[in-house]
This record gives sequence, C-alpha cells and structure tokens, in this order.
Amino acid sequence: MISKNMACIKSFLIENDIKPSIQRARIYQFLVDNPIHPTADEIYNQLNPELITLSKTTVYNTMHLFVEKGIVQPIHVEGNEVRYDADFSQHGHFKCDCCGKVFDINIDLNTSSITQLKGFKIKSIQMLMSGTCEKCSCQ
Amino acid sequence: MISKNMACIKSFLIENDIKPSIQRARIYQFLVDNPIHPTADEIYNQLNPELITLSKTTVYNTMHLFVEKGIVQPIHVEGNEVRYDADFSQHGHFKCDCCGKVFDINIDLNTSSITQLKGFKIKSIQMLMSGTCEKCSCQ
DNA sequence: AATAGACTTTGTACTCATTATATTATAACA
DNA sequence: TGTTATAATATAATGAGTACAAAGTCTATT
Repeated sequence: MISKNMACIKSFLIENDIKPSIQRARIYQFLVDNPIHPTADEIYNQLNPELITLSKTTVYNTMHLFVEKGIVQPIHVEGNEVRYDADFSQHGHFKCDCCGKVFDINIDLNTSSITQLKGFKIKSIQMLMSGTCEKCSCQ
Repeated sequence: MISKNMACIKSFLIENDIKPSIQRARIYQFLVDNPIHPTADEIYNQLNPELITLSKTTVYNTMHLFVEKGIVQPIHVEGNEVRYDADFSQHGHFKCDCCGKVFDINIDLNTSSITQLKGFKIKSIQMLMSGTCEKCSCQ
C-alpha cells in the first residue's frame, strides 16, 4: 500500500464510512507514506507546517476514528504513548532498545489451533519483540 | 509458579541480584499470587492497607528494578498504562474489549525461522490479541 | 553497642500524553 | 438562504509516570 493521491484517499475514506476532510485525508496519506509507526505527537508535528491550523485534538480525534473504522492499528510499544500503523498485512514489530527504531517483521500467526480461544472473537493480533537490532548489536 | 512464602521469595530475590526488603518481597509475592496483570496503581491499592506506609514511588521503583533484573515482564496492553506479569513461561495475552479482562493464552512462538531477524538479539517476545472473550461473545 | 556509609523508602512537585468540553468553522440539505 | 449536522479548534483538566530530596533502614566495622 504505497502512496495514494488525495482523490484516491477520498474514496477510500468514503468506502470505510468516514466522511472525508482535508485533515483526515492528509493524516491518512501521511501514515501510508511514512510507515514509521508515528505517535499522535509526531503526526501533528510533521503535518502542522502544512496544515497550518491543525490542532492536536484533531489528530487524536482522527486517529480514534481511523482505529474505530478499522483502517489503522494502534501499537502499544511503550506504556506511555500509542503508535499508529496503516499497514494491515499480518506482521509483527521489533523495537530496538538501543536506537529506538521500530521494525516491521513478517510473520505468520496461526491462531486457529489454539483451543483456549474457542468462542473468542479475535479482532486484532499483535506481536511485539524487543532487544537490539543488527546494527546496534554489531557495535 | 504458585505462591511462595516470604523466606523463599527472599532467596529468590537474592538469586536475582536484588536486595530483599519487605516491600519488594510482598510486591513480588502479590504478583505471583495474583496473575491478573495488575498496573502499578492496582498493586499499590491492593498492598497499601497492609504495608501502611507504602508509597507509589516505591511501587514504580520496584517494578522498574524487577523488569531490569528480568523477574517480571511489562505488558503494554493499552497505551496509557503498563501492566506487569511475573509468569515467564511463553504465553500471549488476550484483552477483551468488552469486559476488560486480560487472559493468558498458551502459544508457541518460533522466531528462529524469520530471516529478517538475523543478527537481531531478541530480549522479549510478546503476543497480544484483542476482541471479545467467550462469555462476552455469547451475550 | 555505636558509628558510618550505602541503600531503600517516602512525599511532593512536576512532566507530558491523552481526554473533556465548549466554541467556532465548514459542509449538507431543505 | 437558512438551518442543521458534522468537523476542527483552543483551552483546561486528568492521570500515569518521573525527578528529586529528605528521612528511614540495613549492614559492616570498630
């Protein structure tokens, strides 16, 4: 899911039952173009120079809406902040304790065989690893 | 790892390079006896009536120490709080969006086959699912 | 046992991500 | 065009977690 133009994002939002606005479309485009799992604060700081009247509350409202409508996943890497990911292909995350980067890790998660989950409705699955990445391990 | 008496916990802490104190031992015992993935606040509220001078800072200090020494795992279920788990057997967690409970899920996580992780040093692996549990799904 | 030094606990004040609320702006529609 | 619904914004409030300094506790040494 690489960059989409605004017209394309507009119809994508409508498809997902979200009334489009410039703010919403640009925030979503930013997430798709920058799969760096940004926080609400980072989104705000990146887009503020362009959307000059953007408010942090709007970013929070928009992220809540996106999560509710299922077009963005919240990622809880650390306890004090939420990160967001517009990539819904099944993948996990690796957080490097040294450089702080969050890596996407392709992974197959098969939950159908877990008997404990009989009767459970699974809405999202996340896998999170931590440690040191290759670069930081080499130093 | 069911309940241990205090003497047993004392030596366990020493084994793990932690100087024992009443606060530390009781907090650890509480975690082992109550595998409900409590927050620091919940630990504080549960133990405060007994350890009458307990301070929240002590709970935070202790949890940080336990995590650093590797006898407790932090769990990031939601973005605004950290939960703690003294169970180090490999398992994942399922958070019910309806009743809020966090379930332990036995699961096998095999990361050795993931080529992306070549050269990475994995310190911890967590798997987190969300949705509705069996009880809440039936209603 | 007394003293000193190191470590632990505690209370207060603070930070900062997020939320609540109320107001203003924009879009939709009769 | 006027009216209503929805979205965006600014400000204030909340609450988990942290920083810091003072007070308490433990332990080793004399």
